[in-house]
Amino acid sequence: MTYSTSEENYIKEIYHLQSDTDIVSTNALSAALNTRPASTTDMLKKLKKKKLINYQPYKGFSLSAEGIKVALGIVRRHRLWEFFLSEKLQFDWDEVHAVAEELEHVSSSKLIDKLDQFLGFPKFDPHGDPIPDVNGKIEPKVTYSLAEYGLNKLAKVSQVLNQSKEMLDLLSHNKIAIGTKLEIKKRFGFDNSIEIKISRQAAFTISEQLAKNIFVNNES
Amino acid sequence: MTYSTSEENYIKEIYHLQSDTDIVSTNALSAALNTRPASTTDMLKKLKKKKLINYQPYKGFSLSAEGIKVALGIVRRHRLWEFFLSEKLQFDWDEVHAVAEELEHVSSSKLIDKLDQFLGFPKFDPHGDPIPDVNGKIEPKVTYSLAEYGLNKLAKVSQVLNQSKEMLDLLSHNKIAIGTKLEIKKRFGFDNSIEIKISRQAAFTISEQLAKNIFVNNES
DNA sequence: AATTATTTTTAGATTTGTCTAAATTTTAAT
DNA sequence: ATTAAAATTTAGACAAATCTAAAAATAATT
Repeated sequence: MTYSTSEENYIKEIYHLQSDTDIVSTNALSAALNTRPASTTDMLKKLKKKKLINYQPYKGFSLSAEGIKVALGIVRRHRLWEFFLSEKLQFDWDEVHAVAEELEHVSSSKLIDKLDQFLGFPKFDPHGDPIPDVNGKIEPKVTYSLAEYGLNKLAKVSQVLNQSKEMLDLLSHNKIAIGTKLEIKKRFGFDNSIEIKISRQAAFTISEQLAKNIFVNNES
Repeated sequence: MTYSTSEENYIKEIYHLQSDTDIVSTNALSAALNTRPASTTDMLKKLKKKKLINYQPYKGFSLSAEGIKVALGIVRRHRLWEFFLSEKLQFDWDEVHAVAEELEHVSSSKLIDKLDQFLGFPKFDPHGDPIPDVNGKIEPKVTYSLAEYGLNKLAKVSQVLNQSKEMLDLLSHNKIAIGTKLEIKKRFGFDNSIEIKISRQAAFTISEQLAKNIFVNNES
């Protein structure tokens, strides 16, 4: 079975929305897709007829088992392309999404599986989100604060909690940003400060307070 | 300016057809695209309004200067993707076309220019067709028969003239096919037979008669 | 509980790209 | 130079995906 670009966009967005709220509403979906609710209703009817969603008029909807399978395929394509754009074509991590949005609708499964292999079967995309494998299986994304992360394991910064000016100033001074890959080399018991190392740069130390506000994923 | 997938397909096909016949006919175009002549007429009107073609009803049409520019962009995308699929993802050369047909419509020019760079600015695609550069400039594809090709220059088989059973038998015995890359190591004056070498295999000799029927491109 | 507000759906229209069938123009053949 | 054949265009219809405006259903408020 193959779906139109529009259908795929709706399916993917339902998938994302229902990770927050189990049942999705027409308005939420149309807001996310920047279409009018009436258009969304039309598409819902179509997706219901194709058995991709469970939908009772006025009552909300969610993906069926089949719908989830389809959604995982789309998410897989999207995130593999994001990884490709970032790793191979040196796109900045905030530019990859828009382009992947287009590439994800190219439907050859041979293309995607060969791309996956070419990229070395990555488990996470540049945003730290998990990439479903060929069977739709997802490695759960685990986020830790740097304060609790293990030594000598590659980590990628995924989130920064405190967004104050002072905090951002400190981060940029240390050249730490979303997407930065680093390792913790040592943890000092005296004040729980940690020594971190970014790629080939010299290691340096940050305070426990800062570490607690930096969140990282275990990088593939 | 950006064009729909349909518009792009028509533009690209006109570009290909007008390399044979200076002026293209409605029927030829609809045959090439597998659409009905009436649909083609509709699209011709649209392309004319956008000043991409010169078109007089009943009289045929051809791309305008602007139309050629657009077509070269599409051809560039198509062939770069073909190169990528073949070189990086190990697609067989006869599989790349269909997938590239989809990828070519992804419109980010940043994507294409970065892909070009990633691939090392290739000049020819896996079929031996030239890839327009970022300004639309094309390295003319030069085809020679093996009988007249220089020594120790990488050549790629692009065409085989005589398609008789005996000929094909001989070719397959020597493991020569469209796309095979080879070099001429020596030319024997006595009978004009030539010694050729395919990648890391042992060199072997073929007759002048066979060489005359094998056409090759100078490989990038 | 009745009324108001919000959400969702229906009805009807629009755009893009296609189609079939009929009309028109051009080309070829007697 | 007519007439027959072929190519092309026009006219009208249809499916997909969207929209606006109005109606219906649900939720919230007094």
